[in-house]
Amino acid sequence: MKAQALIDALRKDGERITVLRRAIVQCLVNASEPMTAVALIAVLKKMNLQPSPPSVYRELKFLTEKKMTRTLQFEERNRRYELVPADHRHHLICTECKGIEDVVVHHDLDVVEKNLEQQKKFKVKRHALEFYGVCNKCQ
Amino acid sequence: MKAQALIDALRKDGERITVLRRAIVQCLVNASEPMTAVALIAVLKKMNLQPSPPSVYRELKFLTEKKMTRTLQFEERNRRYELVPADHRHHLICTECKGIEDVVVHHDLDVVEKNLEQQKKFKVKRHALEFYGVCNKCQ
DNA sequence: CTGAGTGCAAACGATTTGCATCCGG
DNA sequence: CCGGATGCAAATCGTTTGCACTCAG
Repeated sequence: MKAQALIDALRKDGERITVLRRAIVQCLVNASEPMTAVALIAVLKKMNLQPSPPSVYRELKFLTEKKMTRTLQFEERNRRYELVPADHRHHLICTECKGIEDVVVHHDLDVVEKNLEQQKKFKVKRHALEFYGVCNKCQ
Repeated sequence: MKAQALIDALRKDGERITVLRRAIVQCLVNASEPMTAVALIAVLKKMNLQPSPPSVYRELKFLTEKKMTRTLQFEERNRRYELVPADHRHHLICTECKGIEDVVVHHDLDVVEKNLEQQKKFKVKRHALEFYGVCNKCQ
C-alpha cells in the first residue's frame, strides 16, 4: 500500500510516526483530489481523531518541507495539498461542483519557457496551469 | 487617457461616478501589475483619500461584476485585481521580489483544450497559466 | 429626494503562534 | 528521558457583513 511506503520513508529519515501523521498520510493517499486543510480535518474526525487545526496545519507544513506533499492555490480561498505526483500534472476545475480532476497533458510549455528565458531574461522554475470549466457530470 | 474612457463607459451605463470609484479606476490603469486590495488602499491613502477597506472591496467587486476588472489568485494569501486586458495574458511571478510581469505567450493550449473536451468530456471555459521563477533583476 | 455608495465596528474564516503538556523512540 | 508533536486559546490578517449616514444624479 502506498501510504505504508511513505510512512516507511519517513521512519527511515528518523521522523516520528504518530497516529495523526499516519492518518494524514493515509487520507492524502486516499484523496481523489487535492484537499484543503479544512476538508482534511473533517475526514480525520470521521476516523475518530479529534485533531486540532494547528496540528493539521503543522503536519501539512512538515510533509511539504519533506517534499512529500505540495501546496496548490486555485481561485478559491483555501490552500490545497496533495502528495507530490510522479508525473507532471495539471488540473481541471469544475466551476459548478468545484470538483478537481488531475490530468497529464501534452503541451509545448517547455518551448514557451525557453523563449521566456531568452526574451524576458526570466528564469522559469516551474509553472502552474489550470483549466476552468464544466465537468462531464455537470453539463 | 484610458481611465477617462472607462469612467465614461460606466457613466453611460448609468452608474454613479464617485471620488473613490474614479480614483480606484485610475490606480488600476496606472498599476504595472495586478494589485491586491491592501496595496490599492495604500496607494489611495497617498492620494489623500482615506477609504475604508469595505468600500474598496465593494468597489472591486462592483468593477468585476461590470467585467471591467478581474480577479487573480496566485500562490499567496491575497487576491489580486487587474483591468481586463484586451489580449490573452499570462503572468511571470518572481519568487524573490514577488514582482509580477504580464506576458502574451504563444502556446498550443487551444489544441490541448480541444483534446480535453473530447477525451475528458470537460468543457473548458478558460485557463490560468503562471510561470514562477526569478526575474531579470533578481538573478 | 432617493437609492447607491460610504465609513465604522464587528463578524468571519483560514491560518499561525505561544505555551504548557504529552508521548514516540 | 528528551525533544518533537499536540491541544488549546488567542492572535493574525484578508475579506465580508450590518447598519446608519451621506452624496451623486
